[in-house]
Amino acid sequence: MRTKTKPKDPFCQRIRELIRRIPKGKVATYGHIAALAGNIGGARQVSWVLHSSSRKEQLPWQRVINSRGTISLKPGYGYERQKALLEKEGVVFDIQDRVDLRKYLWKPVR
DNA sequence: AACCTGACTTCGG
DNA sequence: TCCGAAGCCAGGT
Repeated sequence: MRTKTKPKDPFCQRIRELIRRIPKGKVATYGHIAALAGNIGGARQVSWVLHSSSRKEQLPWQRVINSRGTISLKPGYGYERQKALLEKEGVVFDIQDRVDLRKYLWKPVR
């Protein structure tokens, strides 16, 4: 793996843009991003783009979490790293390691 | 071309 | 509300 998803793909570009627009202290879900990028149901695809672009493009991938409001990464594989980054931005995790999406979910204007 | 895998989502029990 | 199974999309092998 680790191969880069086609950087030419409109989806990739759109997704990367959306993620860049996520303000500090806010988060978005994969499904949300996918839908905004015009690819409803392509939540999994969003993860691929992040995997391939986050490192090169230095995207705020930490602001993208799953619909449950939790981090999907496994402990030892980025989980702690992402949590730390978010907490540093002001995002609060409850006792169950969940984020209050009602409060932190990014609602793009337009 | 076929099958596998993944930082997901949703539905049913 | 939690858990398991099915459904989804695209890239990798």
